Amino acid sequence: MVTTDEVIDTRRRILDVAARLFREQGYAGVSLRAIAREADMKAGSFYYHFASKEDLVVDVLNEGIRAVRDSVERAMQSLGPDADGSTILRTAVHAHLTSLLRLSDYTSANVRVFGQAPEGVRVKALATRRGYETFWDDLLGLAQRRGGLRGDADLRVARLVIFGALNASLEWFRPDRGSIEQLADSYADLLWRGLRPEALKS
Amino acid sequence: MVTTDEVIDTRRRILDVAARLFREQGYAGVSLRAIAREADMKAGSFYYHFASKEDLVVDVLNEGIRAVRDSVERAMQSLGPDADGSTILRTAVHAHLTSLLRLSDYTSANVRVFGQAPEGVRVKALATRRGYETFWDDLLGLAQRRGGLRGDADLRVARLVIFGALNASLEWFRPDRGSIEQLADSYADLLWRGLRPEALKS
DNA sequence: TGACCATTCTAACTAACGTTAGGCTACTCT
DNA sequence: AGAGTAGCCTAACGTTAGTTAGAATGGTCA
Repeated sequence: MVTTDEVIDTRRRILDVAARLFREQGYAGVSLRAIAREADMKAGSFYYHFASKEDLVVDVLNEGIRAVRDSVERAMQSLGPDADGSTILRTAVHAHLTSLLRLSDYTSANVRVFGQAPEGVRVKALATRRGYETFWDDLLGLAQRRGGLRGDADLRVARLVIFGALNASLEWFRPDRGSIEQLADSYADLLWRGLRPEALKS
Repeated sequence: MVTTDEVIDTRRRILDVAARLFREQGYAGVSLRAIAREADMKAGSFYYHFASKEDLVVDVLNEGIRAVRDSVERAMQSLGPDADGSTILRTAVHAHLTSLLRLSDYTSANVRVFGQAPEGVRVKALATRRGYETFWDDLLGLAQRRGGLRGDADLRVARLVIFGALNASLEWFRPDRGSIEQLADSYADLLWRGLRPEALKS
């Protein structure tokens, strides 16, 4: 057989399986033997591809952020530079939710597992997370400077609220009980208009 | 000595210790021996007070919701019936955050541990959670019917966004780097006014 | 004082975990 | 054809987990 990417395929298979299991059962809930079983190998063979369980989960977490960031970046690029604030917000929210809830087990594994993982893992997966946060801060900052977002809005607070709200949807969203598009629209609409009645300005 | 509440005190001590440790280290990160050590007893003695670790964590989780609900209910009652929407929102947000971030290890343990706990635990702690969600739905619904909140706002979405945003603060908030009051004000303000520029109405 | 009972401790069990050493297999390349 | 090695497997190690049985402790009350 071809030897070139045989190993890489196996490694990818392990990562895919691990992402799915971590997403479903959390960090401590997934044993190495379970990962090996789902990847059609024995537990010992795992160590030919990864140095430890912690190394594996670090890779899963970082790939999760890479995927969601890629998703949002592409969506932004498809917008053109003159999109208004509402469109930017809705599109970014939609892209993030799509990666989290439909496309990537890696992204959902990150959201679910990051807070459960041992400190050493979190340290090695923090920079990527921070980078994604900065990416959103830049995104919102640019839109605000162009007048697309309320000028006196605290964008750090906005990002924290947005991240908290979007990522929490992982815990309750079921694809058969609502579409991601509708969810994204609802979330973006609330974040856009707020809860204040439109008639008055108090 | 008095025998009447000696046992109850010990039981409470175990619960307090467990709530703190769960809050700090998550479900799987806390061993029964660690709980026993912090509660000044040996691991075996624990089983005189609880049937299992799962039973213990169920009690911790439910107490966490009881505490935060009590906090928000009291704050609401202190408002008087003619408070406007902005005040209601800010007060409820502040009360929730206070219980989560300052007053109760039980509440923070619930937020942190619920998603990590085994299914059996989650089932037994779900009703209390649902009850608290309904309490917020009623709270927001009443305010909306009185004209205090935007009439066409989807309140289920609002509650999901609020819960997601508030509870996520547990992961990053540090008391020495900002006050809960300021945080609550910022969150409530964003949720109230949204990100749309105030000049236009698009 | 002595019986009783509530509470705690000691010591162990079983199961599961991450990890490792060393052997087997089958393909590659000379 | 034979040497070398990449990839996987077998079998085990040491640790830790939740849990349990039974002994010890110490206060209460007849």
